[in-house]
Amino acid sequence: MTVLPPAWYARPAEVIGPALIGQTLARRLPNGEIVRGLIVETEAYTQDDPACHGYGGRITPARQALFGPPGHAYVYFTYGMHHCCNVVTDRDGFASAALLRAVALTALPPGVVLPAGSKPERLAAGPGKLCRVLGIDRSLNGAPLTPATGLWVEAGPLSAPPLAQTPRIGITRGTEFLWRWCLAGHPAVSRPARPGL
DNA sequence: GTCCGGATCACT
DNA sequence: GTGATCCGGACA
Repeated sequence: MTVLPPAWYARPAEVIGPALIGQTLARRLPNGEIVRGLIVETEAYTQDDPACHGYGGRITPARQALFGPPGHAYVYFTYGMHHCCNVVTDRDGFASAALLRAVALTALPPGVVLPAGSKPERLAAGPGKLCRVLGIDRSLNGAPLTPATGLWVEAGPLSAPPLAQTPRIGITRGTEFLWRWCLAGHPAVSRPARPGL
């Protein structure tokens, strides 16, 4: 299993976004168990993009990691109850990241009880759900993506998987950029791509 | 200090 | 469409 190194992330977010599809997100839980999920949905955000927290270089303490060097996590809290986890991309000093929107868990995490009627492959279908089930919160903000921090990305198992490309979810500006990528047809995608979108 | 909006989700 | 729920940023 190859851990993607920091240099792998040193490319524009709109390159890393699709490149992450088919790779594996790995997380070591507090009890030591390692949970893995196939990355099936991402979005890209950059400093030149009005939907980005770092648009126009608006750096604040909470957004520091977004402007930092590639290969680190940028985790923020929103809507009073959800965390969202990004992978910082490109170069130091430039706000750029890929939002991890959905993974397909390869196994049910220990201790997680499947709610009646819910499907295991959709436990992490959505950025908030992904963070909840993997135990990702702001304590990981700015952390390097290595096994030492408990959050990292491994290469594969898919290479050049079939992609669907759509506008991003939940934004009001920058909607013209098709910067959301999904593993085409995968059940863990949070919102299926519609034809013509 | 107050005020407000938000890269969500589950439910109706 | 709506509510839950709270942090960060803007302004004073």
